[in-house]
Amino acid sequence: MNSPRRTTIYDVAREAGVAASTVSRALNNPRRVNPVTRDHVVAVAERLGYRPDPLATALQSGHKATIAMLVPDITNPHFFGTIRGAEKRASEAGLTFILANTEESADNERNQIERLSRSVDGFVLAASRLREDTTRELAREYNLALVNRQVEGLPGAVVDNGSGSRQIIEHLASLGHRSVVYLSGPHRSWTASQRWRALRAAAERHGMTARRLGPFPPKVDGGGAAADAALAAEATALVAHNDLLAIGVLRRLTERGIPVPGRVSVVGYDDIFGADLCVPALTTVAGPQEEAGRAAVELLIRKGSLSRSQPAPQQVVLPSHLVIRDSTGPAV
Amino acid sequence: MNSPRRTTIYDVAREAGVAASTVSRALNNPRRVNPVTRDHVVAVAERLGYRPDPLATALQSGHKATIAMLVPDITNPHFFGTIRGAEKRASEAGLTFILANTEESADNERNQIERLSRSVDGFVLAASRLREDTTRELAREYNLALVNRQVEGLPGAVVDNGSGSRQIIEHLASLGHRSVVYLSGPHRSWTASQRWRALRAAAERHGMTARRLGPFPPKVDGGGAAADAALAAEATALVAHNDLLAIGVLRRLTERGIPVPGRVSVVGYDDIFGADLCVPALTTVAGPQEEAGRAAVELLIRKGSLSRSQPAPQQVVLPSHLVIRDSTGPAV
DNA sequence: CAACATTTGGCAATCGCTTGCCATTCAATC
DNA sequence: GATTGAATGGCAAGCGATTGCCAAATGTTG
Repeated sequence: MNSPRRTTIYDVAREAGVAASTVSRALNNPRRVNPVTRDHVVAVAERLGYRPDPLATALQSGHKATIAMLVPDITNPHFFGTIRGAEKRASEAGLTFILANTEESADNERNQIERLSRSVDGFVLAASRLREDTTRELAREYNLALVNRQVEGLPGAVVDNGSGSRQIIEHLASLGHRSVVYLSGPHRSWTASQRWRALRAAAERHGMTARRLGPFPPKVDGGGAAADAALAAEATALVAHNDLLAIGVLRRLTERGIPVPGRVSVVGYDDIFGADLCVPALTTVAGPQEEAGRAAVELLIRKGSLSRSQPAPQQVVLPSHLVIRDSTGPAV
Repeated sequence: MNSPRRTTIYDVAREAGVAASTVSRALNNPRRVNPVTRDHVVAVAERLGYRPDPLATALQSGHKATIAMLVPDITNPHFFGTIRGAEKRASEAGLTFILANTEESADNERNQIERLSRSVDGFVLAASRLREDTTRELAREYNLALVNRQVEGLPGAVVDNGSGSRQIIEHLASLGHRSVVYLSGPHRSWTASQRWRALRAAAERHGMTARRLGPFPPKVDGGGAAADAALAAEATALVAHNDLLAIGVLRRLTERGIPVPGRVSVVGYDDIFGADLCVPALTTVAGPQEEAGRAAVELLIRKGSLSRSQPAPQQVVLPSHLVIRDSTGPAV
């Protein structure tokens, strides 16, 4: 079950007839050792199948070659793109990638950070549920990069829902809708408030009224209550906090025999897998989530290396856009 | 950016007026130290906010409290359930969870195992692409648990596609279908051959003819070629290797104006998110994927602890079942 | 009360690697 | 040919824990 014993740097040293320190240097700091010796050591290491122990290395040097990504809900398809992008970039950089679920809880998130802090070089926080000040405080102690959450002074990548939200309103306005209802996600969610803000502002510019209902759990299950609330509010255009919720809304609407987009129009966010599968196919805001995940890891990597010379931490903003499908139509 | 210095076991020792070894024991092996001393030490540790460094612990004790899960394709929704189940169980057990993508490549999978081996206590291999003998060989050196792949003598959890496959055939037979076509996934895939075997055997029992086409890439994109091939083979019942492929087939069929289930019936496997969203809603085999992920981690944990006394490594088989939706109907 | 067993705490080695510092060698310079 | 300095390799001290072994203290028993 367990290997007898792995070859260590000492085995290589003995075999090569040099000191362990020389082996270490030959491998990590090649210019510090004579080319001839180096080649010899490298050859021996190769022959013995030597692999440095990441733990021992980390313990001594502090460089763990590992990052962790914290996600509120692993299950949520919304995060898949982001996770994938982050994993890819990490793997390209030779970093080990730890994934952890925070169960939508700020406390849990904080605990995970604390727990993993010794094991990783930094964290990617996706749609963090932490309060701004907490985040900033943690950032003083740990290496953080945010995804889809902006905190001034902290590096991160966001998909800008502003552009998408504006496009939603323009689209709805051009279809003759006079008012929209935003079916909100968790109030603590930065994304939710950002979407709502952009929506409201754009609506105002177009002389539309905008109302916010909720919060609703951002899952398919939440759709029932959301749809009913929206109907009670006599809205003609429903913008759901995300596709999951939108799909739930669609279901409920179908159940209640309300034609979509005949009587009401429904829009979602995220363009998750399945958004184009449902009936009617969902009009939704798509964004480069994978790119965002990748960018966040990128920032984390850069931050670590340049440290001193680095000016202000960078924020990457990626535009989103509306994908028009069949769930939106002319206002009645 | 980086903390000044974390409190170590020595800090606690000094503050508590005992030796470091006593602190270590007070924390990990409480009965080894006098209750009074222990309480005092624990209190001091608490007060100083002491957290053991997992790396130092691992280096010394060999216990890493970390497992890694290797997945052929992080993107594939099929794995989400498994990943989630594994992550949950790991987190419950206080284990750090490393997720890595193997990009459908056996070599890559092997490399990842090698690379991570020093950092983890064991691996969960989901739908491993490794050859049987390679797997067994690796299992001698590393702690492995398999998901949705069976290798004799190795612990693992599989969703039994046998039961689901039989139900497919029964369902199709009762609808009057006389022949089925299996649109196969990757030939190296254990799942694919398992499904095909069960399908063929069941078909035989029902006096139906079964043919296998493919392999096709098990993605939505693969559906075009798969559908066309099936049509060319004049089949009335198509069983796709998974839902992704099935959805792709559905699309292609719609494109070509072939009514489903009017002219052909389509069945998938996995019951992924979205399977009930597409039109027609997909008849598919659902299995407790999340449970499988959880079980695999469970086996890994047990294996580690009982080691000696353990009899044969355990294999968990979880039954699947057919979920009948709208993509299957009477044979023409 | 002596003799022995059990508790309890400390010392020091160890896990595998990195790195500051020193000693040696050898080439370059005056 | 003496002096200086760069290049090179080794020694040994950590990094932060765990743990075998020993010694002192305490308890138990006849």
